[in-house]
Amino acid sequence: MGTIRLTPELLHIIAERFKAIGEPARLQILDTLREGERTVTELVDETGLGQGNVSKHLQLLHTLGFVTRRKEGLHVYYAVADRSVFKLCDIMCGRLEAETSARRKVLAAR
Amino acid sequence: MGTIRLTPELLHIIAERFKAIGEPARLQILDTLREGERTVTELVDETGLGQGNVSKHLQLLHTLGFVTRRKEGLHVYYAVADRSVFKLCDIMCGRLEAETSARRKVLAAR
DNA sequence: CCACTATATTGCCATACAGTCATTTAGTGG
DNA sequence: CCACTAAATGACTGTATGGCAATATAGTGG
Repeated sequence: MGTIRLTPELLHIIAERFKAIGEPARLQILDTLREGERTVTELVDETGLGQGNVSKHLQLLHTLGFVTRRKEGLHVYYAVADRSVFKLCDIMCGRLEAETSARRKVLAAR
Repeated sequence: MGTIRLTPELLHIIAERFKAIGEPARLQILDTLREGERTVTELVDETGLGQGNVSKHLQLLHTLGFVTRRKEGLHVYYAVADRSVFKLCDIMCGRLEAETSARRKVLAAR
């Protein structure tokens, strides 16, 4: 028969995660971490975002399990917890391409 | 060498999409559409959301290319534009499972 | 203990937006 | 033309939250 619906609870949890990465600043942070772990200061420098701002975003990303945290002296190193985030981005990009080519097709058909 | 960074523009576009599905109501609508196309009224009934509310969410989902729209008399039928949305959910769920089992491991290790 | 650097936290403001209600628009039948 | 139903739109409100500036906390070296 039909596919199973998501429970309201799971629905909220999933939405929360998507919302977390549905934010340019956080996505930018994750994208920067794509190349390897970074300290907060490095992230501030590379993203151009404010320090407190980066710190807050990192807290959220860490709480939701998107990044890992490693303390070493004065520095705190953050890294992407699991590459599946990028898989998500790739699929979303694939969607974009599909959209774009569909739009091209529509335009061409005139 | 390192991976290519996303352009700020693409970053915003992708974030916008994730944000769109990072909303319980919209995710619920998409989940309902998983079983096939639905009219607005049907979606209202099956989700329990308000009519105007559903309509507005559908506008957004349609603008971003997540759903298609088909007009037939008084009714407007909406459907999922491409199943990749569910793929995204599956991956996100996979992440959740990984998280949960990791947490279990931590708890067990005490 | 003090000065310094890195990170986290807090308070504040402005904005975005989900939800609700009311209204409008569109299509249908009598 | 009118009554009815479906869907879209607009006004309004409350809440959530991103960004910023200031401050607090923590770790290090002198």
